[in-house]
Amino acid sequence: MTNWKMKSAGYLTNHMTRLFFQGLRDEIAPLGIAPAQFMTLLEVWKADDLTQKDLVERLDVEQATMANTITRMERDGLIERRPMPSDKRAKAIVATEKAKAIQKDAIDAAMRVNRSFLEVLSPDEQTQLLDLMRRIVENKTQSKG
Amino acid sequence: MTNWKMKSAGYLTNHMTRLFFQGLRDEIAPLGIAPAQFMTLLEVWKADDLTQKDLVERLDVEQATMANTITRMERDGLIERRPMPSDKRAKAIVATEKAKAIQKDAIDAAMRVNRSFLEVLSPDEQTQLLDLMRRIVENKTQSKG
DNA sequence: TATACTTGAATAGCATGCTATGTAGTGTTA
DNA sequence: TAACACTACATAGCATGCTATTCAAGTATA
Repeated sequence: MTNWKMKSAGYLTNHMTRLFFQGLRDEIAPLGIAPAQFMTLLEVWKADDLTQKDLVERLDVEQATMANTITRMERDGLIERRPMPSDKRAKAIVATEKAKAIQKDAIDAAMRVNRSFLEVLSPDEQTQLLDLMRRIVENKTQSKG
Repeated sequence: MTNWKMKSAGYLTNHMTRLFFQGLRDEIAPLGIAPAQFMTLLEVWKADDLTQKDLVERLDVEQATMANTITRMERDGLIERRPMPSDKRAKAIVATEKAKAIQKDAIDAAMRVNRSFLEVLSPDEQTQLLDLMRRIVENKTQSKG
């Protein structure tokens, strides 16, 4: 691999993400879910009373992106949209039994993929990488608003 | 921001990529190009006799992905597909004058975005981050084939 | 209270990415 | 050389992401 690609944080993080998502996709496809659905489920599994707005904040994606992801998940029987008595505009996103049933397998799969990505680095380096990425994300997220 | 997100290489690299692409998109939109088109142009600017297959190898995306990106770039007048006398299946991807005209501005914009991402880290940390990401990408790329 | 502003979601339209297939043009080999 | 295999692209179909717009429901204010 050449020159600029290896000196560009943008290229590298993009490439890493694509490789990671391919790995994750392969691992969780048998469970009937896709990567973004898994990320969303990680929040939905934790709390059954989140609105779309809550999920948007927690995963830092645009509202329209989340709306579409949720629509696909509802279509696939992973979540339900329940009316919120307190605010008729909002809907509670609730995990179905089907979604709950795959929780352990899905999380195990994701941890496998994560480990297989980091295994080329020493434990100290793994910590270092996560720390550096975290600082960039936090810096950029707050400057974004 | 909470728990698992900050411990997951997958989540962090994905989040970083989205933030990076948003920044890049904002910077180069005025030039009339999108992020993936810019990445492709970086190769096309360097050599005028690349085929789609060459680009697929250099950017490590799927052939179908590149085919679509090239189609949009042709539509937007950034590149041309010229028949290859040596192999009638292949086509040479050639930068148009329009694409050449924006080269400097586009590269400057990308460097600005890269710098603004890394600026929260010390010079040593920047080098460290690129090195760690590079090792993961190389490890995964070769294990992929 | 009626009007105006704000807010939670949905939708339209587009760029990127992937997998799976189809289709020529090239090569190889019986 | 005819049949088979391989290769370079194109296409179809779908998941994710983004921006922009619209709509209905809540909030605030004249």
